[in-house]
Amino acid sequence: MVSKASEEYLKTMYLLKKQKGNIRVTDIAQKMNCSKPSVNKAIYNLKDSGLLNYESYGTIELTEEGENLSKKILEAYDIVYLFLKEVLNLEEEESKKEAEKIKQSINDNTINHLAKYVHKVLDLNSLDCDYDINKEKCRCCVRRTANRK
Amino acid sequence: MVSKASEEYLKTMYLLKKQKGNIRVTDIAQKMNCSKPSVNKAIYNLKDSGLLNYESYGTIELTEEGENLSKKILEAYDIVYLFLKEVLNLEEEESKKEAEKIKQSINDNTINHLAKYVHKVLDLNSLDCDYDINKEKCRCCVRRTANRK
DNA sequence: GTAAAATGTTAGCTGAAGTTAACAAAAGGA
DNA sequence: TCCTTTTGTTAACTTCAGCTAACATTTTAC
Repeated sequence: MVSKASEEYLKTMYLLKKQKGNIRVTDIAQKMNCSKPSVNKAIYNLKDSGLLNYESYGTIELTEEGENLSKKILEAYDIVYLFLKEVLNLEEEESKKEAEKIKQSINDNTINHLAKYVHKVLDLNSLDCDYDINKEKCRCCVRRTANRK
Repeated sequence: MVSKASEEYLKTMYLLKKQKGNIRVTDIAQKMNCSKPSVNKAIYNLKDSGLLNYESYGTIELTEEGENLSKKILEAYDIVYLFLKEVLNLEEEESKKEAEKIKQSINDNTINHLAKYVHKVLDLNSLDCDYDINKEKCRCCVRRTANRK
């Protein structure tokens, strides 16, 4: 089991891979507003958990398990973000910051309930949306989150 | 500024005072599932922050500031709990556990938005409910939370 | 009133997550 | 090539929040 702090690093790495094609210590540190030694430590934690492959001075590559967890973390974030922004009508920036924090303290079951609720309220899908954070994304989620920056 | 961990201790103390009339180290430890030395440390943290008065082996008494903060923390908890239980339809026990965690990662503005939303959805009050976590409770909140166990 | 039980405190340790300072390795430019 | 810059690593320290073991104090029961 990996800590919430580690999950944040993992999520950042996944996004960097998507956005820049590679994952660098410096970029992670800059995105996460932390020091490079902190990133280094996090890398070895994640490596120990089998979520990425790494050798000193080498390239960071997420394992399949690491990718899957990343996606799950991002989906949780997206759901909370959607709720804050579209349902509670918080500002975009505040929604992002709060979603980050809230997502870290919420379990899968709660996320699933929230997801279904958000879907229902925003009329993204029918009442019996099959959203489950551990399974494939349902179509409306894919649509919603596909254009994340 | 007091940490989220300290806020939990404070909340527990406030409830113990209400429920048992006094606040004992052992009771706090038992309620919070932690050791007595941890409680002891927390007490001195809260004392340093001016939220309670205490001398070794004496009685724990919240200051006015401590009481006010406790109330605010409890209101935040109640709102999140209500949302999880009544809006998302989580089980009571799970709602409690999750509310505990979520409340700790959410700021005042988000709580206010959530409170207004919960009020609206549950039809507790009109759309223009004046809920503000920093001000006096509005009547529907008082009603809702008065019978907390 | 004193012995036993309950309660509270202290000291010293652990682990997580961060930091800075100094160093090592890799990459780029002339 | 080799020198400089950028990037990554290591060591050693900090803070927070917890823990156990041992001890001190207070309360209770007889």
